[in-house]
Amino acid sequence: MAYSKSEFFNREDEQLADIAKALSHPARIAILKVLAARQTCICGEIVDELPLSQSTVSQHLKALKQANLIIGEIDGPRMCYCLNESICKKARSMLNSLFNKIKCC
Amino acid sequence: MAYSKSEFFNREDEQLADIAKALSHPARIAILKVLAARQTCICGEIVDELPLSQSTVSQHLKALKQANLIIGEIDGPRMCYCLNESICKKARSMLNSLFNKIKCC
DNA sequence: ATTGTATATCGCAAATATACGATAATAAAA
DNA sequence: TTTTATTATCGTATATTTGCGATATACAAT
Repeated sequence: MAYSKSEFFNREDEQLADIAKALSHPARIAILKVLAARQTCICGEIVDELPLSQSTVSQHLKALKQANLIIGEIDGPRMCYCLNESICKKARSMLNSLFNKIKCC
Repeated sequence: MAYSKSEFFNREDEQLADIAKALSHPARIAILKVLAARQTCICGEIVDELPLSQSTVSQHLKALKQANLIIGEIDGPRMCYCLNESICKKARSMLNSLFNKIKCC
């Protein structure tokens, strides 16, 4: 890539791209669905649901955390993850706003 | 990555991830917006709108084409790109369906 | 204090993505 | 037919992503 992409595109496009990037791996989609399906905020059961190692799942969780789509809280020796509803809503509305612009051709 | 991700996740998650991946770069978001903003389906003017070289823009167009989000038609010596409305709609509804599932915590 | 459980991080390898210039390919125009 | 314009592709360099095992860390339980 040679140099950073930033500075070249506007903030909105960058933000949207970041959200999309967080959603750009099936494992992360699956994680979000697991979190949504279980009423309680699940931690390591996610690992059991996915065909990936614990360390790899942890990485995907980190990516989702960095995108703010999920929140992790310490619960004794384990971690309790849950969806970040407000950011998810924002993500949804940003994506919808993009698709609203897409009508031409 | 060592080996292909496929076979491990369900089709829906893979499809969603592919759509998200197509949207995961600000240049590609910008391209979609340019196509949406101009009534006519523009070709190389896209290059002028972006802070990237012609070859790089061409690569991003290819990525959007492979995700089926845009369509390219030959128009004499130039290419006429336009949004693929139906696939965009499908993408939108798939993303909305994901976000509909996201309400818990 | 030691052990066990759960999770994050490190270190590595391989694959993919991003970017560019140079070149090829295509078609119109001269 | 040669030239010009437009776009795609190739080759290359670098960065990032993905994956895993191994290890570190944190806490609970014994």
